[in-house]
Amino acid sequence: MNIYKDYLNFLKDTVLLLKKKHKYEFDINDIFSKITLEPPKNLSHGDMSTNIAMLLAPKFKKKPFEIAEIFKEQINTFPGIKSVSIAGPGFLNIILDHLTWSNCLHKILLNPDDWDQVNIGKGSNVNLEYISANPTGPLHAGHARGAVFGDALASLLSKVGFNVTKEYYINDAGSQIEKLVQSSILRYHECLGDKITVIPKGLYPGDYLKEVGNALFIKYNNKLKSYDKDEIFKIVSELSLKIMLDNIKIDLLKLGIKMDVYTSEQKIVSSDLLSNVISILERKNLLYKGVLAPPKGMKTEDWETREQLLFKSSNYGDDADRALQKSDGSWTYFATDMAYHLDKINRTNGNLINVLGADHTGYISRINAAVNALSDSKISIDTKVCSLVNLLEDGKPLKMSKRAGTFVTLSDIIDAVGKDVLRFIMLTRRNDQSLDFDFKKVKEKSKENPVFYVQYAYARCHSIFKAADTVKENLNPNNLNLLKAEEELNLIKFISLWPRILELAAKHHEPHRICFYLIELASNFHGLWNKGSDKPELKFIVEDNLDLTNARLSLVKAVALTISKGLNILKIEPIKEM
RNA sequence: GCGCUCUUAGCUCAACUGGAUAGAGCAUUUGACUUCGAAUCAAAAGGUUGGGGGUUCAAGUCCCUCAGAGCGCACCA
Repeated sequence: MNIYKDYLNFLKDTVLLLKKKHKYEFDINDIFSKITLEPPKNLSHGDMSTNIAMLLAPKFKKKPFEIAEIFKEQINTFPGIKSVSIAGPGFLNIILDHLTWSNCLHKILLNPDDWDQVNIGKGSNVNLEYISANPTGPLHAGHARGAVFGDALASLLSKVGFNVTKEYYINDAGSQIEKLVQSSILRYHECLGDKITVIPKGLYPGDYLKEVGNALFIKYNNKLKSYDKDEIFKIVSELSLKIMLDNIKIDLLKLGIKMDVYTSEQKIVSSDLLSNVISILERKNLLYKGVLAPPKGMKTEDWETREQLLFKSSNYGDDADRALQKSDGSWTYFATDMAYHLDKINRTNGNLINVLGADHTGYISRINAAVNALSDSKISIDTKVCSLVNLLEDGKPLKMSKRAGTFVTLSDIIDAVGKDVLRFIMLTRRNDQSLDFDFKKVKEKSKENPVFYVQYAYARCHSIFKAADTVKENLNPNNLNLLKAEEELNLIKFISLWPRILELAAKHHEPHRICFYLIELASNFHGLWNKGSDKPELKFIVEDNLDLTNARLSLVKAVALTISKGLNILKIEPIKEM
């Protein structure tokens, strides 16, 4: 149930009626897609505002103001209207009767689960790939943002009716795995008694590989040395990858994240997907052997011309064609990534979303080109880029260096601040803005810390219920029409926005909107709470007026309900007492 | 040199994806605890939305241009 939708439908009916009556010729669907009926930014303009008169002016060949007059008359016949006015260039501002709002609250509480059902997904499939950190070490702060963002988006899309597959791509092929193996073997030798003073350049220096060395030692003692080279590689790579990935999964679980599918790059490489990609591209005439031009501005002496198999990604908006084969004939990473995306297209039968770190922005256009080419542009891919996270301690940047051992892992952060706080803070910025994560502020119990602020509002709701125990009559929302103070109506109006927020956040793949909404809802509620100190008649509990108390408790209940719905999508536990 | 992403109040950020007088928090100034939890609230002040041009009923939002920041830039993954 969405009150804005209800009235929008009334408006649409009116447009149809007028069009028929005056025999106007225009594309009705075009108009329908552009009509807005929204709460105005400035609430003093009214409860709802529509641009209909401005839209129809060229179609009706009249001035916006004249059309507004016609609609004003019509809107006045809609149910629950208090007044309609015309403003500015032709906006129609609608004020609803307070009974409409209390009725709205009544419906929310009567059917809290139906209230925010916005089924824009209609069961269609979405594949959401996120994190996909290389399995060569523990997750760190930078991964946290993409992880939380992706997971919240997955949760949000499921909520609005998409069938979401949460996927992690394991980059377990290529040279970095060789580095991992060599680094692990080094740690194995360490267990055998070799002294390691310096980790050779290019290998992974982190202590976390000692675990792998140990595991090898326990399993093989000193016998591994006698195996032949290929065998050693196989044993060590399998074991180290397993341990790395298991640790990643443990960290994700700590963050409340459970992926649906882990896809291995090795499996993609050894499948026939790559040859499928080639034959699709061949059929579409998108392949050729050629030489890439050097990037403009690059010194020509550094440039080595070589003939390679290339994909005409520039046909699909990429700024250059891309190599699929290296000069020695082996496949490039991009080629296997195309195969992987073909795999996702085949499996999903729906749209794709990738969540990447900011350092991969240059990669987006070629992946878009790949997906378009492979799917005949039938599948859309949306790539969300998460910008950097600056770790701070009381405003000063936290120095991170793998060598100095001040490497902040995801697990460290969760231990320091808790998963709920981390999840919320990571969503208090748009994904494409860089984000400051200040350990001091985040642990603070004040308005500086938005998680606390929202949780405090929720706790206050419950403290009212507790205080009202003596009057509580099982919250029978019968006399909600007693809610007519401006402050109370404003709160109901703000709560009614929730389904809209959900829909907008889902449509634009922007889960941060939920955080901002919750913070504002908390603010509205704290405000009303404190009004009770100035005007005692506005207190939630009115000793000698059971009906009014009940009505107000219903309002508080709706606040708590909405906060918990929002936190729920972010997978954060609301706290009743703090 | 080229490309991508950005630039909004002193600071950190919003702005319903083109809508009306651009909104919050922090910091500053001033007020509110005998009270349903003051871990909160209210008020004041703070702006040529980096500069300039364009598109239209309407631009922080779209286009062009200049300046600045971050990231990336042929076989790495």
